[in-house]
Amino acid sequence: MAAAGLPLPPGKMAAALLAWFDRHGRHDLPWQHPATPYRVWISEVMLQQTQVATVIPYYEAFIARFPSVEALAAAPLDEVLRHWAGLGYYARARNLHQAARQVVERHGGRFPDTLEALEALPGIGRSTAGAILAQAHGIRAPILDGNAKRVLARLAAVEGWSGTAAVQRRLWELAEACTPAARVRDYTQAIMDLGATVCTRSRPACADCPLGDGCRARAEGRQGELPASRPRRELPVRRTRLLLITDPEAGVLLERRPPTGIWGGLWSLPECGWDTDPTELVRARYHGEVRSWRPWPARVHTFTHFRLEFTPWQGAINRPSHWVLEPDRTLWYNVGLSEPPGLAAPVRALLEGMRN
DNA sequence: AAGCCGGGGTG
DNA sequence: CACCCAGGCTT
Repeated sequence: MAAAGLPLPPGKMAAALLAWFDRHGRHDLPWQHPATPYRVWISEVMLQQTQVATVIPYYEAFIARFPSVEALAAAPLDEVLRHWAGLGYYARARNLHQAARQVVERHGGRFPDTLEALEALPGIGRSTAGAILAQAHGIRAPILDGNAKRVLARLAAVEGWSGTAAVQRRLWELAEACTPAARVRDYTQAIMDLGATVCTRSRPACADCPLGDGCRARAEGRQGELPASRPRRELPVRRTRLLLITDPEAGVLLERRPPTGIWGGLWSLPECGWDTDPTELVRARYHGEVRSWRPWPARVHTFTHFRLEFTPWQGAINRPSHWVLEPDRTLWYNVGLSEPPGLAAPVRALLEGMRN
């Protein structure tokens, strides 16, 4: 195994990537000519969480209005924000303005050329600082933007979501190991171009990839599952009770769900929220009496937009013949004897479990 | 570690 | 509609 878990030596990786870049990379982006620190900086900040095609027109207008860091520092913030309007993440514009003033006041208008000094400027984190060093100053420094993350995660088959500290650390390790000293400008552009045009999030064009032979994700056929996507945000939980009213002879009382809402039109158990007295509900709705209630262990069912946690609330009764049921809305179902009606899945599972 | 910022593109 | 994008800052 090559360094840092890469399936190929970093030198080979960089060489293959650079050869590909010469033929297929993007060489005509507005901020590449000339790639001054100021122009690279503006582009990098605009490109944070924003796609190239969206950025280009904003970039042209911004540079035309604020051609230098001095011009930007001297401009009123409102003017800067006006040129940012529509790009989103407006803190970027405020930070840009603030950083321009710091560069003029503390660095005499010269952009710093160390990671530490760059990261001290508002709106410049580790990746943006690395990009400025590499692309504007030609100094070897790794970047780790969304493109590089995707390429590296697939190349070395890095497990887990890049939002966690451990995966982040691992990816920075890989980025550090892969970044070459020679042609670091081109390499930095190359890994982003590869991620943007070949190693795309969905349907990557692996057949066109210069790293094809050395990619673990491809070798394992796991391009689709790497890098792991952000875990779905925890779904809101709704808790309720489902009344499991049973009679030895009649069976279980089922009730049809209203036509809209969850399980619309399906058969389920009567629902009784935690703020409702089940005994009163049964009296009011069925003119029935329940001798005793007994809770069962809660069960969980997941919908696309929320999680339902329901507690089966078993009620024993004496004389089901006295209950008044609306024919099309309520029925006694004898588990195992009659054909089951269209049941909500978790209810079917619950009743299925009762037979055993 | 998690939340937040945001308009736009994509399956 | 859900998810993601050339991330960084705050809590």
